[in-house]
Amino acid sequence: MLLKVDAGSTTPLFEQLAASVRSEVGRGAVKAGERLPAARDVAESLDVNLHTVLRAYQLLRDEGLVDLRRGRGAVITDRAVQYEPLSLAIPELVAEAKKLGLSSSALVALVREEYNS
Amino acid sequence: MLLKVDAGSTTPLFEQLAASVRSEVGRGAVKAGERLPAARDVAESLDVNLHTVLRAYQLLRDEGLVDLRRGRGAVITDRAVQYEPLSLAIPELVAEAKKLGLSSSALVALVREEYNS
DNA sequence: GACTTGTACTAGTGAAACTATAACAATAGG
DNA sequence: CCTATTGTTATAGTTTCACTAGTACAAGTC
Repeated sequence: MLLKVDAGSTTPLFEQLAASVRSEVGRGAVKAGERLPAARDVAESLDVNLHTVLRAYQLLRDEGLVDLRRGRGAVITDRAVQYEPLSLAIPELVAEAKKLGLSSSALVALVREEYNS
Repeated sequence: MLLKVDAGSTTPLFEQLAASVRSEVGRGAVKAGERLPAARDVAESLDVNLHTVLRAYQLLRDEGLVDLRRGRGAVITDRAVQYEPLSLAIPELVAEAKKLGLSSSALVALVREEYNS
């Protein structure tokens, strides 16, 4: 379970953390029923605030990807399997976008625009 | 040329504007050589500041999607054609993601994560 | 019962987006 | 040439939000 963060990036830390978890789930590196590391541990090892990590966890909970319970931590839900089909389509799209010279933010904006239309 | 903005959204207005333009280009609604509406006009009709619109235009210029010249405005470059292949792949991906119940931000985060990995 | 872990609250800091004005410079078009 | 158009630049103020910090609390685990 490798959670990482780029302090230089413009995208918020809590979103980076959430994205990192989703990515691990999408890769199949973490499966339903497994636990994420405790928020306090992540906070310490990445040198970010506890609240920042919890915010990421809560975001994932709102998406239904994890269950949060005190004393037990963040547990991946069954819904994790849903991410697998995308782990094929997304790399293809990204590869094509890169070939065309599109920046990350441009591609992301196109996707978001399509989603909201 | 329909530019729109959602004041309630968390994504910056200038990015929404840029995304809106990219989307129009991707759809083929605007072609190379055509002009975008003047920044002042967009600012007034959408009730946002001139600088906010210009920031969006400058972002698109940095991506190579438009040329900016005083007195003439923002003109779509030849590069616009590059966006067309994506206008096929993106709707597919978004449709699949919606079917799986993924939120916009979750999908976007997965794409961004893949891009940076 | 002790420990772990998420929840909640309050408060402060810094960065970034957005707005508001105004003056300026290149281009287009009559 | 002259004028209107349109992007460029500068300055400054406001607001929002991410992030940090510290503390206390509650529901689980073992």
